[in-house]
Amino acid sequence: MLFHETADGRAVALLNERERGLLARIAMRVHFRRGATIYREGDPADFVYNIAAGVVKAFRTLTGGRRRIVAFLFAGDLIGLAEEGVYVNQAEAVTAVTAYRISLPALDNLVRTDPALDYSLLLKLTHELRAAQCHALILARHDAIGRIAMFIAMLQRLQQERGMNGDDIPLPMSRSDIADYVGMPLSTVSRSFRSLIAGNIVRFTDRRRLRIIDRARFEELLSQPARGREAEP
Amino acid sequence: MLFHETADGRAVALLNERERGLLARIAMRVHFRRGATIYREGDPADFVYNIAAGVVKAFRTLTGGRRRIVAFLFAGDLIGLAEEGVYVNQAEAVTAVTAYRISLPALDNLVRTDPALDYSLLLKLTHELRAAQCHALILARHDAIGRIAMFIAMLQRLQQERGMNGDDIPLPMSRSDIADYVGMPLSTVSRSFRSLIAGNIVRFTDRRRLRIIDRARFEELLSQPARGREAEP
DNA sequence: CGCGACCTTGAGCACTGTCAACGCGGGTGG
DNA sequence: CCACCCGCGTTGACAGTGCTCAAGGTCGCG
Repeated sequence: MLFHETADGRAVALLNERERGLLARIAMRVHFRRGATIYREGDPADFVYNIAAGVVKAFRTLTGGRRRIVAFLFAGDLIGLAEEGVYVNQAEAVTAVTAYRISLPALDNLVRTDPALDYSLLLKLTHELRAAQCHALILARHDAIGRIAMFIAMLQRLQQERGMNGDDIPLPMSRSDIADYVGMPLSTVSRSFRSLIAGNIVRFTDRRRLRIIDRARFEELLSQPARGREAEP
Repeated sequence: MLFHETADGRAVALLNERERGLLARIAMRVHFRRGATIYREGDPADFVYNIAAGVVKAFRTLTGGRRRIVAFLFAGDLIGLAEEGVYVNQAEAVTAVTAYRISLPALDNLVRTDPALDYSLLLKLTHELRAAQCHALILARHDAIGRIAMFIAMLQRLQQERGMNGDDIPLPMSRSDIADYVGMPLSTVSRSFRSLIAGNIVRFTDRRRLRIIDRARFEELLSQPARGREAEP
């Protein structure tokens, strides 16, 4: 069963009583309000955070003030894991967030002695890795609507991995955040959404909540390699 | 020291004698010629491969026959790790490759009982994760030369992480592979290289071996957010 | 020597990035 | 409770880069 992701992927949930107890002893419940910074690029990476509720964005600010969002993280995810002693990017709460803050040296000790704990970290990392590769696939698209469609599909997948099934897909992050994630200007994101709506492919039930109307054409957008023709030699 | 990458990042090299012995018992030396397929998307993920020499590409073929290369892997890297019971992409030898094939169930057993082994896998995964995020940063660039510059910089970084220092940067993969990695058509990759050469920024010493001439302007390309202006408010 | 894969080069057009102005909504203070 | 204000989001116009298509070149290999 190693290297498999379980149905609901919460790391701590995988642990038994004893291990959860150990973790709880070194973990501390912390709270961040919307927009709060959890850690900054360059800070010493002293803590790992296990998100209990809310959404976090991890991003890098590059020369020129432009931001690239590297990942969105949700309940059950760990942030601060793959750092090299110093945080390589900044983490900020997209919504209100509650999390468990875990001292890295303490976790280190635990992990050295406890294979099961280590194992659950492995699962988490493979999960993050797949997410990053998915992100890369999104960015590789050349058409704006295609990127947005893949982004929506990704959110939906995350949604149902979490069990929170339902036709409505929540978009907790701002359009501007979406723009920084899919690598397009805000205006293009806006236009793409409008285009999807105009084509009766999706509909907004709320400003931050959308539903896919025409599943068939939506899937078509996902699989189209680029601004496509489907002709033959 | 947990969550740190050591100077040379070879997983097996991190293990002690006993552990290396254990691994050797379940590993089998295998060889692939240039262009050979190591595994296919959809195959049951029975093995992990530890690359001893050569270069491998991991890619996904999407509808329309287009290919997206997800990662290039080099000596010391592990492939087949982050799969979900079934390989999620295809692996193919870019050069001649020798590798150690490790049965996944056997590795599973070892890992469950041996924290140190598990730990080295953690290191490997964080390494892969950072590589994926770097890939995403490349793809997020909108200018062709910028992507190529970042790609070259990445290869150089890998080069010196491996100790193989020297001004010459080898490009083991075909232009077409580069194109599939950086998400541009082959023609644009070609033009970008030409542009770098015309600007006296890089020079090819060999068809597959290049050198950075003008380091200053090269760095400039790396940091330019996009087709840039550097103006003020 | 000739074929095929890999690479280069050319021309035109469309998509999307840049710039910029406007609308909307929610929060705050009077 | 209302009015203001500011951030977020939408929309428009325009210009440019890189994508599509397509043909020519070069290298290596049989």
